[in-house]
Amino acid sequence: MNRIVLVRRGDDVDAHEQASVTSVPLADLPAFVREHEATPVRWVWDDTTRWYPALLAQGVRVARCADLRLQHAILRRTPFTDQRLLADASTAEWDALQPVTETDTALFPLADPADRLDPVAEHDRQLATLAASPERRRLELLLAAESSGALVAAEMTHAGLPWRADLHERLLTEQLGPRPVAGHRPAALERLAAEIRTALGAPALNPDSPVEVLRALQTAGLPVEDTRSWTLVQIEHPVVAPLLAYKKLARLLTANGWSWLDTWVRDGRFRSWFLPGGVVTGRWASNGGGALSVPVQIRPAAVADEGWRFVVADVAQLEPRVLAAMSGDLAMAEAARATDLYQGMVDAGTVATRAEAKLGILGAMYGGTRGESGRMMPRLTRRYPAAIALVEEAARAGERGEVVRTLLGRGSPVPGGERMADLGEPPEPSGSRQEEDRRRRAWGRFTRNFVVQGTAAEWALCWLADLRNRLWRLGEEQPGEGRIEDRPHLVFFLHDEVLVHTPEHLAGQVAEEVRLAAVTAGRLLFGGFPVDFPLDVAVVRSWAEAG
DNA sequence: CTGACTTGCGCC
DNA sequence: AAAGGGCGCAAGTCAG
Repeated sequence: MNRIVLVRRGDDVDAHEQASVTSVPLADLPAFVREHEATPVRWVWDDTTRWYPALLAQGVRVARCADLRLQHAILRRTPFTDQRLLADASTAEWDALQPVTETDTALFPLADPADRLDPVAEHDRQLATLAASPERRRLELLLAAESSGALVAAEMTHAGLPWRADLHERLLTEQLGPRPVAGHRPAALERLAAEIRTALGAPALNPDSPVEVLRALQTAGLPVEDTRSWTLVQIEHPVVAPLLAYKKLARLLTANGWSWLDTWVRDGRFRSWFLPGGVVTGRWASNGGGALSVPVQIRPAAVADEGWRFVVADVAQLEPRVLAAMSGDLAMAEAARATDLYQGMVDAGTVATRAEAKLGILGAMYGGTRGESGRMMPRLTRRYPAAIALVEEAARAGERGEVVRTLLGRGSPVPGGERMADLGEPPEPSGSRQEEDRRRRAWGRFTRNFVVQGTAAEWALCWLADLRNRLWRLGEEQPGEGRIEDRPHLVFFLHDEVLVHTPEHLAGQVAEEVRLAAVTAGRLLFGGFPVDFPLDVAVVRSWAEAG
């Protein structure tokens, strides 16, 4: 595979191809890339978010890339390489390089820290590191998948998720009342607020203030320590119903109300940024509009264009299936042969009910040992020894402070080495022994989950990467200028679910390709191991019609 | 006043 | 005795 390393030099781009260097004016880059795409090529660049949006804006799609930023992050942490081969004076700067999420696709940011980096040298270091790795094949697959994910992410942002602002607004008005003037509550919330104040005998209560609400609840004699919904549903009092209703609608207003529409929906598209590798486990993060938590409530507003459809596909119980496959647990794989893994466990006589099966498996993967899921463990251990041993060993390793890895070699962070969102990060032993133990066990739960969540993310990346290529080929006969958005294309990805926007007449074929891509992903990761990844696939006009 | 942290809830 | 993974986001809260 021919590789071309692109390096910015002011208004020009140096294209390094083997020993030769071609200088291309920035304005001519799209044509240059398009021309070279006629034969197989892998574009090597510092960071996809700095190059690809401008190419897409010019209607240029690339088949392959190597995203040095993302690859660097993986190689830095994997236990599969000799870190000395990657080390360089610039390592810290590569570590610190951030993706860009500017709306301006025409120009690179001024004073971009990426400009101080040498992509050719970093590329050489990465190749040398890979060449010396005893697990080269796995790592290469992971790097290729990660880079392909970067292309998908850029393409999804470019295309955007079709979004009907008019339907969204109607939905808001129906539930909240007309859009209020700034600083005022919508009518429905105002009504509920009055009910809450009456029920609690607190005429000045601000229902948006958890502190005030908690105090008022306690003053009314209710035994609560917080104001969470699941706390409230457990008590009986006239305030509960209006308060729960208030919370639900207030959430809709603040998270996905009119200002969300104003901010994130333009020209009939919801545009946010997807950040591959944004989560330590390898899952994607997102930026803007809460793209990874679009509530079911507003999904009716996601509607395919006229003459187009969504193909919505998700994998049933991805993580337990991945666990079965990566641990080589044949009994668990057998239960996964059924479309519903949990029902498969019931049918095999492992547990009595589907609910028990789910609780037990989730507990095994998350480290929940309280109550029911804990009581399930001995049975699961007997029945699925390999699978349970894998997560238990990952937990023990984490408790010992060791690094664990996914199937393809993404390494977990070193405990205390860096900030993480929620887990405490005690760099120094501090506090009591109990506190230390608590932290160690918390880290064990993290590493226990890391190996499964991370490997599931790898499966999903392979699925996406293969699907992306299948969709492109499928649209070859499609009229248009060869732009992504003229053909069936991915518009959304959420851990184990994809949305494809496709011309209606291709929807059936898209559904088939989505399934074939899942089969490919399973083979890539797990070879011939007999595990299924059944998909729920729906061809719909609106996202809300799926599932 | 700003900025950092907390609360609570949405998604998987 | 207690022990549930990963995120993003907005508004409230509170210290400086």
